[in-house]
Amino acid sequence: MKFTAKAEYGLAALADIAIHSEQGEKTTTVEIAQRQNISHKYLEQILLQLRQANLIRASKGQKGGYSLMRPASGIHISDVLNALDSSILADAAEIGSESGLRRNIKDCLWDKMNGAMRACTDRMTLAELIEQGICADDSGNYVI
Amino acid sequence: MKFTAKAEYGLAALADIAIHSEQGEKTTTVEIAQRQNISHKYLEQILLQLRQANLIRASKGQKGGYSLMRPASGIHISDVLNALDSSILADAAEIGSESGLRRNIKDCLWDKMNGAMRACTDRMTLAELIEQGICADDSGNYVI
DNA sequence: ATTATCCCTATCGAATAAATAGGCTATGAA
DNA sequence: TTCATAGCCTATTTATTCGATAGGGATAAT
Repeated sequence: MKFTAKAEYGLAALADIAIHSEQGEKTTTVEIAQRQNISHKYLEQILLQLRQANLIRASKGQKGGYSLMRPASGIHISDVLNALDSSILADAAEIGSESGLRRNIKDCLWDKMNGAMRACTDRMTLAELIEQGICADDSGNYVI
Repeated sequence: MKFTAKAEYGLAALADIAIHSEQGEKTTTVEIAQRQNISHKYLEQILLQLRQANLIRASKGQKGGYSLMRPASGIHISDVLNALDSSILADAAEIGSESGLRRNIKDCLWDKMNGAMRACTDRMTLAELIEQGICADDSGNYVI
């Protein structure tokens, strides 16, 4: 499996927003980009897609920023990947010019593999991912 | 999920070799390429990788060609994908420059997704794939 | 010897992904 | 009401990957 940078950035950004908005605060593109070490202009495009997929809410203007649309436990990884990466969890094998054996094999295998991915990413939530992605340091603080 | 053409070609080629070598015959690059509608020069590269992965055996010279190294029921889809596509079933998430949250999230999620893919492709064999990819026509012949 | 086959590497072109850029719009604070 | 600070959106450039092409070896049967 290969992750696109976009999927990686998007997941990190969502986790970042989740962590930094636990008491309802907002976080800005630039802050996230700095913390997660991502080009903030590229991140902007990603956050746009995440908002359009109703995963985050944006407020404009001074003191604006992003917050999660719903709790991290209600955001499934499949939601995120679908919003950002049209190919990794597709709805069907692309229809190409193949025919016969080639096409049958592709369809059949694709179906199984996609099912496995879907099951995996549908089961896992952002909250779980964050829990496992964070380590507490000696003094009990989050190390991010 | 997205299949690379290489993986698709490789699976079709293996299936083709399996079908056309049931009594120990060999099949050539050009024949496979014609039947499966693949550039034979590109197929050559793919078959090279499959041979280096010990999935097929090649004989050189006139009357040469390819045959399976072991029965199709002993070839797992994961073997094929590993031989052809270094990214789809990788051994570990690539080590990039990320650190902290980003890296942890990537590792964690990658681990699960890869596990799901592995389970799926380890379970399925080339023989099973062929069985499902072939349809008999009215007169009972294979339609390929 | 000649021919048919696999072997191997280099290279090209197109598609895709990542990143950059710049102007527009809305909102809160001064 | 003005201004600074955010998000919004699209166009463009650059880098990377993939599919394909090309061409010359090595080897074995005839």
